[in-house]
Amino acid sequence: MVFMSTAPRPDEDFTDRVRREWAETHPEVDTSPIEVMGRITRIGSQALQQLDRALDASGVSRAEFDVLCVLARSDRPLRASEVTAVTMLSGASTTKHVDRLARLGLVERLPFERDGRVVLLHLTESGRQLVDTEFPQRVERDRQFLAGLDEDECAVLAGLLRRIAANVESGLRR
Amino acid sequence: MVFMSTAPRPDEDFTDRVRREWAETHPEVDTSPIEVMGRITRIGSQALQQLDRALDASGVSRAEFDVLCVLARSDRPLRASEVTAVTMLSGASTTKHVDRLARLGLVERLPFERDGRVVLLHLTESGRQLVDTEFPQRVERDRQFLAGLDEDECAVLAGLLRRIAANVESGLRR
DNA sequence: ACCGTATACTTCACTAGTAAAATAGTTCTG
DNA sequence: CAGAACTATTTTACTAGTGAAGTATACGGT
Repeated sequence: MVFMSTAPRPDEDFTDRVRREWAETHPEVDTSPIEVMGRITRIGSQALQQLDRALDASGVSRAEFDVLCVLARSDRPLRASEVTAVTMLSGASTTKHVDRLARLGLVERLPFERDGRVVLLHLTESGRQLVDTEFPQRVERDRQFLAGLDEDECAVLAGLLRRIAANVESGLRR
Repeated sequence: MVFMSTAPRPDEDFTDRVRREWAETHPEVDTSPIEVMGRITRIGSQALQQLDRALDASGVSRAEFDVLCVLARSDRPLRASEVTAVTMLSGASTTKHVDRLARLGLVERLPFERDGRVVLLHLTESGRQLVDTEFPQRVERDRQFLAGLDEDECAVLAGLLRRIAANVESGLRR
């Protein structure tokens, strides 16, 4: 049995509902930022969750796929720390992901002759093949999420998001 | 030593760089959806990470705080399953979070007399107080992320995001 | 009333990610 | 050129989240 919390409100989306509930119980708080930020975090989480499901046929996790993608779009082998800087995960995670990807034969660790502490990572041929087949599909799924938005609308959206991204990235320092 | 992967490109943001690298190595893939979806997932992850840090003084994790918020904006006690439906986490997680929140005296479990399987959850007075002080601060941080965008721009943005959210939510079914 | 099926929550065993310690290599300074 | 200070990666010990099994309760058909 599905328990209905309220009467059906057909045109209300998840974020509208959250804001309405806050308005009803906490009318003194101006929750307007949720209109944008709530939708961004909701869309982000759902999109990543769907990507997880799409990837599980490929045999690598989303985090591992991200590592492969970073390497695939680089024109040279990268240091482990360069991969870490891009993925938003810890260095310890990078080590684990590379362990597994190396066991699968998708990446290789190379020594860096100028500095013995450094590990250089590069894709093997089958790593490259995996990205070449999975990445275009990933972009296609992203394109589906934008269905119904024309090019101009996407450009406006990207421009506004770029400004928010700049605010958010600057908040990371310190 | 910080290793510079490329010459500095001052006006390029994270997403621009990703797209440029794909364009250089995989020119046959049209990566335009990344312009929007890449920024959404990046902003989402960073905003959540910053929220985590802001919350650690409060003694509850972000996931636990989400549970408190769901209860705080409801006008009645909720079933565990209703909380689960909103948080995007598993039922097992809800049990764990409620265990800890109950140990902290922030929520209480009540029996539901019409159905013995159900657990009703409601905030204690100190749970309510925690939300009343933390939630407005959370909204303020979200507002900072929107700094520099005027009301019209936010409205346009929210409208476009609403359409993407609808696409993404419909992809969840099945 | 009884039994099979369904449901709501919890427990268990496992995986992913992390911070901090450990390891190994480099650089700086006298 | 020793050794102190620093840096890059790995290991370790831990926490958060999960799917699946377990438990208790409800319901539907006979």
